[in-house]
Amino acid sequence: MPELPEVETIARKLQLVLPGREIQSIEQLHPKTLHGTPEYLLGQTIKQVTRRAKIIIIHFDNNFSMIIHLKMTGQLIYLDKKIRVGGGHPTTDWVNQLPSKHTRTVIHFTDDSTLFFNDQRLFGWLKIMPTAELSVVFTLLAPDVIDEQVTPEYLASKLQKRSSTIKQLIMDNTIMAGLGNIYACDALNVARIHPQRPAKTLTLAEVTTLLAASKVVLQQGIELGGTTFDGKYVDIEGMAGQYQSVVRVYGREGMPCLNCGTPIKKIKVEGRGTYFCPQCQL
DNA sequence: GAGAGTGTTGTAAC
DNA sequence: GGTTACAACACTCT
Repeated sequence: MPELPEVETIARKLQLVLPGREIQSIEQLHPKTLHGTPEYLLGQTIKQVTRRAKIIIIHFDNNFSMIIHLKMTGQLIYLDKKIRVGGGHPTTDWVNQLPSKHTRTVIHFTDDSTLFFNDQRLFGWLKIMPTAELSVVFTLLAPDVIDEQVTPEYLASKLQKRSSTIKQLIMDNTIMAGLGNIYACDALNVARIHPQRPAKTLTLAEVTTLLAASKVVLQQGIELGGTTFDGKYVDIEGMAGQYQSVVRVYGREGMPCLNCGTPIKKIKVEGRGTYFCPQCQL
């Protein structure tokens, strides 16, 4: 479920609490989730936590790193009974009852704090690898949507000969990284572009508007701490995001378009549920 | 109870 | 190379 804003929110909060902590042990509760050799990280101290695309990177002192992808249902919950990150927010009860049946990996730190990786559907993963090899992973990924490198001209050049739908291509990691289904739907609504337009039919002006809209919705998503439907996405304290309170179209079938009041329609685009306004998205 | 739906992405076939 | 369908999996909703 998490898209760029959700992953960014998690990475920022981890960066507040993890640097300086030393790994005591790593518990594997499911064989599918953890890749690489956990022993390389035992006794090692966390230097920094960053994000690239929808991947979280935990950098260690010994030039190893752990990279984490949450895929659809992954969660990272940090539990330190002595410290609260969020400035007074109460931790939800279930957080205090971890591990749950969906906890796949548990990282114990020497100060008795704990990082839980929960993942209902088992698509997500953690990988331990030499920091020097990170670039190999990331060279295959296009720059983030909110990166300055992604300009209207860059995006237009990637789209100009493509017959696929514009919605599919703005979610394509090899073109630009960060938009998933929710923010892609919203960006298209803000830009007033129909999700099923063949990409090559967009004018440079439309690409410019769409890219600006994409950056705006992702930025707003980050400011609001991500999007939470059904309590599935939560931050490292188990707290929900707030973007859903301002969402333009995603999940709003039958409700009025915020631009023109027309009821939002739901269709399928390349197999994904897609919401748009039939009146103002052409 | 069967079947479709879910916020991701990699792969394989055409 | 681009496009498309489907697979990985567990759970909820119709």
